Amino acid sequence: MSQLPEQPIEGPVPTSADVARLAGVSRATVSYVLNNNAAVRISDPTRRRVREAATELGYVPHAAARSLRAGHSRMVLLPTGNFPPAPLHHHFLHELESGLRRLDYTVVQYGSLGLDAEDAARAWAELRPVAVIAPGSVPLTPQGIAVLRRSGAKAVFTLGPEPVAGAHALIMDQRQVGGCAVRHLMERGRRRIGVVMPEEPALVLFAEPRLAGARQAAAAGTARIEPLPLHHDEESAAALAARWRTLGLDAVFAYDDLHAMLLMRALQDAGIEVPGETAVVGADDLMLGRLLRPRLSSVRMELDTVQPLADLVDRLVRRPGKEPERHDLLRARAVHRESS
Amino acid sequence: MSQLPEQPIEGPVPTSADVARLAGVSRATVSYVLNNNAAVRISDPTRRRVREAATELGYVPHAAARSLRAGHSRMVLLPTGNFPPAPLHHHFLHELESGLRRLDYTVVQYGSLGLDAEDAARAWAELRPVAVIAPGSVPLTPQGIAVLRRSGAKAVFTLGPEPVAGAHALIMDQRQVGGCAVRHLMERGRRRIGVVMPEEPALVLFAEPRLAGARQAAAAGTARIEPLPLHHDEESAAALAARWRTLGLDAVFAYDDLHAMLLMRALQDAGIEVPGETAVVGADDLMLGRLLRPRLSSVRMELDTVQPLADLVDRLVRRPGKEPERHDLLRARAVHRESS
DNA sequence: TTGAAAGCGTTACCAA
DNA sequence: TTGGTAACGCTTTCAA
Repeated sequence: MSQLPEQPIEGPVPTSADVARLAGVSRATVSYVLNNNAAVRISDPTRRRVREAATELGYVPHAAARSLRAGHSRMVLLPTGNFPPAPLHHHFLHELESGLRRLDYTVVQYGSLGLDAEDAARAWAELRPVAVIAPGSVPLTPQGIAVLRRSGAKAVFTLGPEPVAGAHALIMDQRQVGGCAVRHLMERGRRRIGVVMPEEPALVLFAEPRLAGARQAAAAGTARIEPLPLHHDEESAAALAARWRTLGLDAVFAYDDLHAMLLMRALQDAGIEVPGETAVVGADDLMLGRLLRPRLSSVRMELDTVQPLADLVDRLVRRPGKEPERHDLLRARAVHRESS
Repeated sequence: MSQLPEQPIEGPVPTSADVARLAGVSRATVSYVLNNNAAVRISDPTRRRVREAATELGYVPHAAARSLRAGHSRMVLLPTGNFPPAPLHHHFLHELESGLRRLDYTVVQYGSLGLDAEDAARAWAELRPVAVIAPGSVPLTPQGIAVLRRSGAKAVFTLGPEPVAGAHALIMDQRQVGGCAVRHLMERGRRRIGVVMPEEPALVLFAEPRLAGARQAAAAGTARIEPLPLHHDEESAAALAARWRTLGLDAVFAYDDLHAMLLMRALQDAGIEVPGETAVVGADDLMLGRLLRPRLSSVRMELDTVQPLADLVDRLVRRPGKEPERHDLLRARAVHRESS
C-alpha cells in the first residue's frame, strides 16, 4: 500500500487530454478505451497504456462535460421536502434508488424546503434531469411541470397521496388507510368513531385523505365520524382524554401507531378502558404496538415491489407518453390485536 | 392564468442563444443581464427586452454548462448510505442543507449503497463537488479521499462516530452516550451492567463506540460491563429475558429507547421487576419513553447548532487547510425517570 | 487503428 | 453600452 506520492493532491484536475498525452495517443482514443466503445477496435497494447495512464493520473471523467456533449443526462431528481413522515417511505426511496441505479440512472436527492413551487422547479430544471419524482410534500404545480418539461425532463412524477395535474402519478392512496381502519371498527360493532388529525404540516398531507377515507367508509354504514385535532405531545393528549366522555365516542382511529400509543396512554390514565369503553386503532403496524397492553390493533400498509416502478420510470423516459399515467402503489389491511 | 400556449412543451430546450436572438442582442448581453453582472452597464430597455425574451421562452440556464465554464461548481455532495439510524440525524441533515443553501451552495444527496469505497468515491468525483460530507455509514477510505481531492473537491468531511484519516471530521462521539448511561447507573448504585448490542449493520457502527464508552466509564469505577447481542424483535428479547437471571445483572443500557422498550417489556413479561431487580436506560429521549410504565430513563443527545457548521464548511472550501480539522458536535446527558 | 476537429451552453476577456 | 470570440472537458463523425 504505497502512499501514491506520484499523485499530487494539489494542482490542476487531470483531464482526458492529460491521459492522452501521457499515453501518447489522442483524446479520441482515450474516450474509446475508457468507455469501452464497441464500434471501434483499439489494439490491446494501446488499451493498456491508456488505462495505466488514467490510473496513474487518478483521472475521473467530468460528468457535466459528458452530459453537455451528449445533450442529455441520466439524472433522476428526487426533491426532498419535509421530514419523511413514515419509515415506509424511507425504505421505499432507497429501493427505488437502487432500482434506478440498476438501470444506469444517477439518482440525486435535492432539498427544496423553503422554495416556492416555481423557484424550486427552476432550480431543478437547471440540473437538466431526465426525470423528476417529487414526493407529495414538495410543491408541484402545472407551471412548474411545464418548466421542467421545457428544460428537457422526459417524465415528471408525483409520489404521494394524490395526483397532480400534468404529472404522472405514483399514488399512495391514504384514503384506503382511513377506510380500512373504520371498516374494521364497524365490523366490531363500533359506530361513533373519532379520527385523530395531527397538526404538524408534514402530516396534514396524509391526515386529510385518511379522514376522507374514514368518512367514506362510515357513510357506507351507519357510523359517525368525529375529527380530533391532536398535537404529538402529552399535554394535548391529556386534554383530549379529559373531555373524552363528553365526545360520546366508542372508538378512535389514531392516525398512526405513535399517535395511538400517545392517546391510549392518556385514555388509560384518565380511567377510560381500552378496548372496553373505547377501541383504538393505529396505523403502520410498528413493532412497538405489539409491546403495548392491550396490544395495539393497526392498519398495515404494503407498497408494491419497486423494481417494476423503476422499469416504469425508464419506459416513460424512453417513450414519453402523451397522457399522464397513474399507478396505485399502496395496499392497506387491518391487523386485529387487542385494542379493538 | 393562461395556459402559456406560446411555450410548446416539446421541441428543443431553449438556450441563451435563443434568448439573445429573440431579444435582438448578443449572448454575452444575455449573460450579463440574467446574472446581474455589476461590472458592466446595460441600458434598462435592453435589460427588459432580455428578461421578457427569457420568460417567454421559459429559459432556464444549464448548470452543467455553467460550471464547466466556471471551472468549479458550488455543489456539496452528501452521500447517503443505510437508513439513517436516528431521527436526530434527519433533522441535522436538513438543517445543514438549509445552512449551506443560505451560503449559496447546492446540496445534493447521492445514494451510494452497495458500492465499495473506491467506486463510490469515483462516482462522487464525476460530479466534481466542491465539498463532500460523508456520513459514517458510507465507506470513506484514504484512497477515496485522494480521488476526491484530486478531482477538485476542496474539502472532504466525515460525519459520524469517529474520524477518518485525511478527512475533516464532524464527530458525533457515541462513547459519550455509553459513558453517560453507565455513570448514571453507577451513581444509582448499580455495578453489574449489561449493554445491548443491536446486530443490524446500520446500528453496529454506533453500538461499538457506545460500548467502548460504557467500558471506559465502568473502568473508572468498579462496575462490570456485559455486552448483550439483541435483534430488534420479540423473540430475541424474550430469549434474552428468559436467561436474564443467569446473567446476574442489576442494570442494562439498552442502546436506545426502542430497544429499551422492547427489552423492558420482555423483562416485565418474564417477571423481572424494573427498576427493582434491574434498572433500564435507553437513549434518544423519545417521547415514547415517557409513556411507558415505569417511565423510561434515557440519555438525551444534543447537537450543536448547524449554521456555524455550514460556515465551517464554507471556510474550508475557500481556504482549504493543510491539516484536517476535528469538531465535536454531540453532547449527551442522562435523563432520570423511573426505570433506573 | 488512430487522429483532427466540431460542437454541446455558458461566461469573460477584449475590442468596438 | 454592446458584440465577437475563445475556452471549459468531453464524445463522435469523418478522414487518414
